[in-house]
Amino acid sequence: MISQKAKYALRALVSLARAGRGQSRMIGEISKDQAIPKKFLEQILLELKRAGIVNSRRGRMGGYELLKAPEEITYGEVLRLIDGPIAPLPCLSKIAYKKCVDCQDEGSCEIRHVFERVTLATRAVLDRTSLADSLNLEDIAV
Amino acid sequence: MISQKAKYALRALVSLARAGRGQSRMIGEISKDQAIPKKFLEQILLELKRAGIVNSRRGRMGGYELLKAPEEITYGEVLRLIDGPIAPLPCLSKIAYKKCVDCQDEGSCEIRHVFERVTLATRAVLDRTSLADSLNLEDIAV
DNA sequence: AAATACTCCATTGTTTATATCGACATAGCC
DNA sequence: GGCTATGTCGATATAAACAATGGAGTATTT
Repeated sequence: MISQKAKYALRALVSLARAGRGQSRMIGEISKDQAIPKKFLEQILLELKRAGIVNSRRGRMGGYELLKAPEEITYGEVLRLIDGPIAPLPCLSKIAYKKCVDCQDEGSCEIRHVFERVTLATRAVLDRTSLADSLNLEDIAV
Repeated sequence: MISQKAKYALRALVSLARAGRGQSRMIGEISKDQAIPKKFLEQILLELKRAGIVNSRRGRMGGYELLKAPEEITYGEVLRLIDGPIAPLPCLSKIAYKKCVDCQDEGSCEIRHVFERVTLATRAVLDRTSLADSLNLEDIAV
């Protein structure tokens, strides 16, 4: 299961993408229409800012905007930032590889072998799907 | 990430499958050669027993054995039992479906749409891979 | 009956998830 | 310049999940 936090992050980003290029939205607005606890959303948007995904302006008429094009922001990128590795085993992670303490030989680990296939399949979706793909659904509907 | 407990469960089952049809192994043996804390393994094997995956005999010469053929025990089944739903969102789970509290319409939820593809890909691997598949790797090597 | 091995229930310590609070910094507006 | 709206930052709180551990009890074999 992905965390509630990751869900919030993705929903907030989709709502920013929907606002359009160069348009900004305030935390309060997003919090309200996406039903996300405001203080929690603050933290999330700050993390996204530190990661260079969004930018912010303070004070009156402040708010957040996407710093990259929706095509450039993948679900995988956001998920790794918020929830950590996508791989189900540390020994399969790209961003946080760690040898399993009790595993002798990775090459012959049956479990690793099965979950490697899971990981590849998952990455194939998440690293190739961007916010833009989520918007296009609507464009078609219009 | 899958839990340590699930990893232990899978490793224990692979070790039972490797023992061969009708052969049983003691908790102590498995615990030792798979480096699994013994008391923790007890709990895990009990759960697998209650789920009808293994059977046990008490007393001297006791131990655990597979109750089903290795071909019949899938990674997905074990993982669902130990870690719960495979789907990354409650609204995509087969075994524990739950509407996302803050989601109005599942049909138009962009996030659900993306993760539905992840779920299908994941299930395609886990529900079609069994303990037997893990054994065959060795047979080939021999 | 003694030894061995599984069973069952309770408890513990650590970490993670999900927020929430309060003080502060910055920007625009009168 | 001061008021107000907005983002920033650090700390704290609470609950749940994770990863075991402990100990008494039951069944089986020798």
